Amino acid sequence: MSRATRWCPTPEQLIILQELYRGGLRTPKAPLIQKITAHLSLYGKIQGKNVFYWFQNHKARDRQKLRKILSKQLLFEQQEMNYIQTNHLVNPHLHSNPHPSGYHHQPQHGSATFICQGMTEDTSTGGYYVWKMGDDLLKGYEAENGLMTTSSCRHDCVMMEGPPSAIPSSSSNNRPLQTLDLFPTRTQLL
Amino acid sequence: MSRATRWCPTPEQLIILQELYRGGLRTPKAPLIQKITAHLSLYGKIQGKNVFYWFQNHKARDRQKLRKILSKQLLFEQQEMNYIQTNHLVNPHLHSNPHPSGYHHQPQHGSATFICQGMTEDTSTGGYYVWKMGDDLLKGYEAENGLMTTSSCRHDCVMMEGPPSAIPSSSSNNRPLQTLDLFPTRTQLL
DNA sequence: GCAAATTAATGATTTATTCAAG
DNA sequence: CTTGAATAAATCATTAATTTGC
Repeated sequence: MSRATRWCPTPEQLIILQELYRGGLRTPKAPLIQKITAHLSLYGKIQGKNVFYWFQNHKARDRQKLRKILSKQLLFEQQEMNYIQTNHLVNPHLHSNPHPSGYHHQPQHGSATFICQGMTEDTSTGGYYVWKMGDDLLKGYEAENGLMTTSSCRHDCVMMEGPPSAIPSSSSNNRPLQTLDLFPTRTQLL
Repeated sequence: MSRATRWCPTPEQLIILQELYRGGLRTPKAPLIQKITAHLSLYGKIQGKNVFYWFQNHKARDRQKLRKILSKQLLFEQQEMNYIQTNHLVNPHLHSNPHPSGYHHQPQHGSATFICQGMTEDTSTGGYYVWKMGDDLLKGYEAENGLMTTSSCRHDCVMMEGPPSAIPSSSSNNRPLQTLDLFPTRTQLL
């Protein structure tokens, strides 16, 4: 795949780009790119796409660098996350990822009812509703497709309050456990 | 004696939450929240509701942020550009230290078609763009005033603009050198 | 010293995610 | 649920640094 010789920034161009980057510019849009390009062309041959790619790459590699630093710092946490992933979050039957290049998705099926400080979420519909303590049932509304049945009121999973390490077993929950596919193990910054 | 102090995530907790979010988690269900909470409690006091609310807020603010950026970015960049043109792109120091080897100057002229993350840039024809998808080469023509109808193509991002008219390029570089004091230090929240 | 060989940086492309409009 | 638009992540490919054997 022979590409034409790639752009090699002159020191002047590089310094200007770095200044702009340091100044906070990260993702210039086309009009700005064109203007920058026009100015940089005073110092050497350059195209808009060079500017575009430069910012993309510089930003990405900045993140990458910081990510590497942080993941060293947070190695323990990373291992902990692996533990979570391996032993708690990942449904065994999802362990083989059929997608070739690491594609992962989050299955949204299954349902659970979550009560949190009066807020209840019914995940079978994707909606949620507010549940007032003391009242049987107050108000319901939904985010998606209007299938909420507020009458059912199955608050079978209650948490909160007290030391979080004391995890009430949700095995009594008759719904399938919500799981995630493989978590990416990278650290996210910003 | 008053309200309990609100949860303040430790850095470790925050990183892990961000990682999970980055990994695709948006609206964890009760069992998952329990497990996350249990593990995060290794790093500091935390309750399930904190996790629940964190995801709710983070998701909402992500959307909000994106909306704001999209609606303001154009204006923002125009301001940046004024600053760039005024203070930064002409740098006497750089001229006093020319690059030794033979970079040659190729000024840009005419209207420009810029395609980012797709393929190519055509700055000469002024009415034509081309991008590649897979092995096919697709072509199109720009609309009247420099806006084109991107007809298809899954992920290509096509942008363009009219002639880069308002560039006071001025090969006379007599401006005083400025640093980036006035440049906005944060232009993007991404 | 000096190239060939090897490795590190980085420009250029492709693929995957995300949000939200239709 | 599908799709467009934008962008981030991953990857490919080439140039620059550097190492290495002479």
